[in-house]
Amino acid sequence: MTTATDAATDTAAILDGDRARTEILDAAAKAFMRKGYAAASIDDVAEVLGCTKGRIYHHYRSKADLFFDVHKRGMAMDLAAVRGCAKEGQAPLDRLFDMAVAHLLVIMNELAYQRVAVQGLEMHLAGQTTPEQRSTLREILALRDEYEGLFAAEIARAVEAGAIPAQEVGLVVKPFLGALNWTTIWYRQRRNQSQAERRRIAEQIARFALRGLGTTP
Amino acid sequence: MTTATDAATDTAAILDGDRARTEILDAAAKAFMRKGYAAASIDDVAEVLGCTKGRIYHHYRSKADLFFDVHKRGMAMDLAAVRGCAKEGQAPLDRLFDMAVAHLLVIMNELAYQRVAVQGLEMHLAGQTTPEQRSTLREILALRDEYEGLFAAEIARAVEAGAIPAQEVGLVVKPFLGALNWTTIWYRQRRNQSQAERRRIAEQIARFALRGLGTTP
DNA sequence: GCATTCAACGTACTCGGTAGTATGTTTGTC
DNA sequence: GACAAACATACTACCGAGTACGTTGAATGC
Repeated sequence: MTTATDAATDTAAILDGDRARTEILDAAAKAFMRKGYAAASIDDVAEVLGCTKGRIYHHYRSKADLFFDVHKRGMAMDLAAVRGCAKEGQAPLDRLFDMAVAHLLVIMNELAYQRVAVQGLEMHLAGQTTPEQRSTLREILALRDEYEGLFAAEIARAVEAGAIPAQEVGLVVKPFLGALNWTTIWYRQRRNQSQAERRRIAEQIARFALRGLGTTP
Repeated sequence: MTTATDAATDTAAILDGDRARTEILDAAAKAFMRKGYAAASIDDVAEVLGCTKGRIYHHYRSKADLFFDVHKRGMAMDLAAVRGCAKEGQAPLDRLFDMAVAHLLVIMNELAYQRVAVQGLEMHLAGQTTPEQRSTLREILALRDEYEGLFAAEIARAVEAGAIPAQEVGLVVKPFLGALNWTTIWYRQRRNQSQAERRRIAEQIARFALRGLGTTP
């Protein structure tokens, strides 16, 4: 099929291509975080990168596609972190705590992506003409529902285990995630803030959320 | 100074003016909620109103001023509701619960204004040229801090009263308000949803927030 | 070694949309 | 009947998304 050198150059090309796209995504996330998606221009993103629009439009067909990729990358970070922290034979409440802390650390460490991901999706559904873009939006919404489902399922297990009082899982998961996600609104990244300090903040917020469910510490 | 008729026409003019402005604000809140501030055009607002830009620019000098007024009106609703529900000789936790429920009911009943108020303020600080507008933004930020302070102060009183464990008030007030404000993100107004039903939802969320502080029900 | 080719950009442009304005037009009021 | 508030209409000026095309450097083939 392909020689060893072919494969090597191929993977190298792919990695380079991904790296180029990732750099663009990082810049886009920063620009979108500062001004918001609609107000930020492609030239703003290019200015963050220190280049011109040509580079961006060489890798992305439209501004909307760029936004979608930032959004999907942000959610992928969440899903990876929350799924990755699950351990075998863990009690539901312990697992919920770990999931919440993991989510909060991603928010604090990748604030730009997470802020963009929180920016309204539904509002963008209105002005989208291409069916392809509408399809992508539904896909992202599905990812979001799946993510919420991860927490909802764990809350349900905690109820079944009798660790917390019976309650409407579909309703309490909203303020639960709200307490976590609100961090994207007020939190400011500070240089020379250690990971330990961020973890301390994350654990306090996670404990608030766990107690909200009715845990008795 | 002025005759009685003068005063009467003056107040009538003011009331009419306020009513006209309020109608514009209502339409602007809806338009901004759907598309976001930057993406919504003045013509969109006019279309909601069933008129043309002329009417809007007759009452507001710029789009930014319109946004500011929507924002201020939204926060005024919050402040009025939260301050209005305070009763004499109430325990801190009871008062906190009532405040939370009042806030949530305002969110659900005036979703458009509250969604606009949650839309980022800081991002708009960037592109503002007029010093007057920057001044207005600082004013709104001060209002927001004052509002958060109302809840923070009550939480501090609850700590002093020994009703909840000692904790960093400045930190826990964030997830507390986050659990409440997140309602602006997920909640959808449904017709034929009674006030009683909304209150039931509000009380569940408020209870979540109260338990998050460490209350033992 | 040299021409070819193509990816990865930069440059210069078009064109539609939108904030804001300038100017009528109507309606009530004194 | 003058006058002004409360709009509508018609326009301008500009910004920004997207495009067409030029440029460069580096791999490729012979």
